[in-house]
Amino acid sequence: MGHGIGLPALPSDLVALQAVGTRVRFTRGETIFTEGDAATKIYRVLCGAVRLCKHMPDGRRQIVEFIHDGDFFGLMPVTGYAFTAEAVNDAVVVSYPRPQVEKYGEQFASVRRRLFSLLSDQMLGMHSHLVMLGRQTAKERLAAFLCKLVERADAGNGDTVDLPMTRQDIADYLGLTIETVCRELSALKKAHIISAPDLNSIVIRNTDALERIASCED
Amino acid sequence: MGHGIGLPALPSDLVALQAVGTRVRFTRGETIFTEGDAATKIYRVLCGAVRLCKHMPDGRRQIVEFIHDGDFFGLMPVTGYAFTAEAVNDAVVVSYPRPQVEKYGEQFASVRRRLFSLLSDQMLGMHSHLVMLGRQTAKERLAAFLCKLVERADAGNGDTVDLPMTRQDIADYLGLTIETVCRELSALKKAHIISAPDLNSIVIRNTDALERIASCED
DNA sequence: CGTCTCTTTGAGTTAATTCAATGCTCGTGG
DNA sequence: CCACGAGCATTGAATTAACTCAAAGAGACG
Repeated sequence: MGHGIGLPALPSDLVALQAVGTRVRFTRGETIFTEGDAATKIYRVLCGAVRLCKHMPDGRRQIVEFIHDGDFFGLMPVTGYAFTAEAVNDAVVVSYPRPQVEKYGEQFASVRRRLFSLLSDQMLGMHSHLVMLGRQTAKERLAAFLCKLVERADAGNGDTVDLPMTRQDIADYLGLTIETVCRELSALKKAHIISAPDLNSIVIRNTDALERIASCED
Repeated sequence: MGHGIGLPALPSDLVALQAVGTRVRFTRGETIFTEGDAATKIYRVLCGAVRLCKHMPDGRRQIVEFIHDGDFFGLMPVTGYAFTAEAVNDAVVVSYPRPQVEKYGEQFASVRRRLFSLLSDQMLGMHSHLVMLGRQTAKERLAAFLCKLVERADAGNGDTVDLPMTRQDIADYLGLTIETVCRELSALKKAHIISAPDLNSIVIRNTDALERIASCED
């Protein structure tokens, strides 16, 4: 289970990019780019996690997506970035100059297909996020969030899942307050559905119960 | 102002599609396709309005997007549609067989660029929708929704804007209940920011005030 | 003119928030 | 080595924005 010891490999369609990538380190909380910046590069997370945020004038914040090892971000073919990207914890990312990417896109149908498919995956994710924010309760949102983490880690009952982000990050992703996130986490612990050995990991005790809550089939 | 008398024209990049389009009528409430159906076509609304919905097992509903005259939907390059599409009112849509569209995409860079750009517009819209559902109050959501309608209609103070959808549709788009939508509409009327000559139109009285509420700059 | 659907408004309830206090962990400097 | 402070996290108490339930109004249509 899990990926091997090395860094995540590029999808075979995109190996051509390898030559033009630049590796950069970011420390916890550091900004990678800001909403509105010229979108000169596309990015991929090698290790660590990144959050994509929308900041409102009065300080409210909505996290649009968390990006994990091996995932791309900043793909959207637009003038300026639509969100701010920040390192959740210490992270290494690779950046590829957009003109190069577009050149490869023009040349190779396989690259285009892959880019389209990455975009559409993002879109699918955003749809379920939208449903979550619009129509799910706090408990359901948190359960859905944890389910996604569990699924991505390919974990089952008894397994430990890494939780790189803070409670505030989770709250800003779920459209809740930090207190509500804490309370619902405590409720899940009390129900023996999860346990939390430390602040940055959880252990799944009852995957089925978690999925049942997340999927709203009451 | 507004579009002329004829039907909205295809973007010049995509005129090639004209030859392979099939025009279809749908009546108020009718389903165009259902989430999960094989995504064999892409669509464009000629007149009327369409809603893209996610239905939850227990009957809750989230509207992901409203599609208006001239706009495309069902573009995402995936196996099955990610949402259900229904006619908001009587509507005419054109459908284009996806294989044809993909063929043109392979042949013409201009078509590809246009498709990419349509997708990324949708993504931008979804980002602001996400912020709205996650972090804005009922009043702010409604104001933002109306602002978008006003902007799209290129309307200003005193102009009437068409409101094809029901209050319930608006509620399901904004992640609220129908009662809350009604109450906030009444509040905007009382504040002389809008008026509502009938159920399917509103008159903008104070664009600035509306935008001020929508943009959360308190 | 009665029926059906949609909308509006009121009254009471509740899920989630705000405000406040306390606890936990970790790193730094005395 | 321990004490202290900083930064998160957790829990409790009080508040509120939005919800539910209920009743009445307003069109549309046969």
